[in-house]
Amino acid sequence: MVLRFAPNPNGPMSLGHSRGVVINSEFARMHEGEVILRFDDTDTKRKPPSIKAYDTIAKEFEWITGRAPDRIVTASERMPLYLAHVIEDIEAERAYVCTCTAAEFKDLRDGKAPCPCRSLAATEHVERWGKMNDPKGGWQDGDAVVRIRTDLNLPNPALRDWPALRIQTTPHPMVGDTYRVWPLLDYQSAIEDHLQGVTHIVRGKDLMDSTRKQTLLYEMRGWTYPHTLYWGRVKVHEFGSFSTSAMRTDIEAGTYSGWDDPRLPTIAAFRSKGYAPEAIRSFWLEQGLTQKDIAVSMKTIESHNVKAIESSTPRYSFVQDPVSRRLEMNETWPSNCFNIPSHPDNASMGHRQWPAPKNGDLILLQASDLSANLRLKEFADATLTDNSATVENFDRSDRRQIVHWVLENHSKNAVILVVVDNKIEHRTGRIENCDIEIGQVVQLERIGFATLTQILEDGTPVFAYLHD
RNA sequence: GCUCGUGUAGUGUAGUUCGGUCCAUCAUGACGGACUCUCGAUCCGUCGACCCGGGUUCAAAUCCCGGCACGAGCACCA
Repeated sequence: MVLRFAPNPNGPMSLGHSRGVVINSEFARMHEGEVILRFDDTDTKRKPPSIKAYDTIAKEFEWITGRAPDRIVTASERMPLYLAHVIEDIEAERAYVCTCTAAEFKDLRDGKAPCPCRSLAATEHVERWGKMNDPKGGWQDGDAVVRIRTDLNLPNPALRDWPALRIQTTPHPMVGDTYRVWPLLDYQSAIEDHLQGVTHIVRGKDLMDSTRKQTLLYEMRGWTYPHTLYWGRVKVHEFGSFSTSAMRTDIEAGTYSGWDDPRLPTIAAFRSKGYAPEAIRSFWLEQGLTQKDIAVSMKTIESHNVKAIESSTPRYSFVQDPVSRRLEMNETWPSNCFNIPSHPDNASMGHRQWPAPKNGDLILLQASDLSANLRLKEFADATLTDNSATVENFDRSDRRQIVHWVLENHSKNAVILVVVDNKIEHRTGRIENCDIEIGQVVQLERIGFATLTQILEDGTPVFAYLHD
């Protein structure tokens, strides 16, 4: 069993791409087959490949699946093979060179009528093929195209004499102007799938007609087309377009800070916010292979992520909009140190160690939590006044609300970036002293999961809010 | 318009091939409760669906016919 995932390397992956990665790689894994990562980089003009994207996509593939693809194929490196097949197809009269304009051809095609080029001799088309490839031949972009000869009475007009290659004089970032005529997806993919021995294709249903076009070519060549399955369109309520080129435009305009801007539906953004690859995988596997068009909520993806990260994420106390109170203690804490578990249910994660709170210490509480009677989490029941917090007893004596808090002398300023209505809000507060590495996911008690994304010059940690 | 495809609870999903074991699965969500030194996690409960109309049949989510709705393709993009 051989499958492939074939993105256009015109930018890094979006959440949409990850469906193809997950479905194809899991299919291969379940059947002990292979999965190919193939770069379909044959459009130099409308979707110019980004040199960085080849490497980025390969790394993202590995991050999502947890392993490298079995093979990596790049279309632009395989051009000689495709071009060799074209000449065969022209000589065998499976293909011909058409010089009609797109509009002229469409009119003829819609009327099931052949275009004037179609009836020319194969030798004439071979000559035309040479002219297409010749920079001095006089033909420019759009002047000629290679078409696959089909039955013009096919009910689906999209399939009739479909275009297979066109002239593109825009240089390719990987191979420059080595080639003048480039295959379109339907041709390149058809030939490459056969060369790679692909047995199963799983892709979006927008490519259904592509399957039908390619099948026509396979039939003429006596090849067997891979088994093909489709998935439907996906929308995530919280996101707009998944279009790579649209995101690129917005990033270049400064609307977003980069491909990993937390507001974008890119894998880079999901990864930097703290999503686990297991969550991306289980989310897509849950969607399965239905052709239905679906609209899902981020809540669904978040619930997968909670399951993936909850048990291994350490807890910390972060007080937003802090107000201070002076501790008044009649009794001293019975130990020299003050330990709080890093995880409520997982003792093996150890504990955070704070200095033992003592009479006169300043503590910080979240303004919105203030109330006459509170339970300071893990510490004591307390009675609050405008400037003090009097400890009543260390053991929990009633059901008053439990709040998180920090010691003023064992905490530092911190910032959480939260996306609200597609804007990034900076929420400031104090986090308990801790030693967290950039990229680490934590759970801020009573707030939610967040990932440390940077540390400012003055030492202030900056977190990206993940979800609750 | 032409071609192709899809319609199961708020959102996803199983079941549709080979009609009965489906008064329809699971997850998520909402609501209520238990437990917990987090508004997290865990546990319990409740809510809620077979697009519509005919037909075949003892029996239809499942088969047939006809509608309707939604989506995709009809690019010298992928």
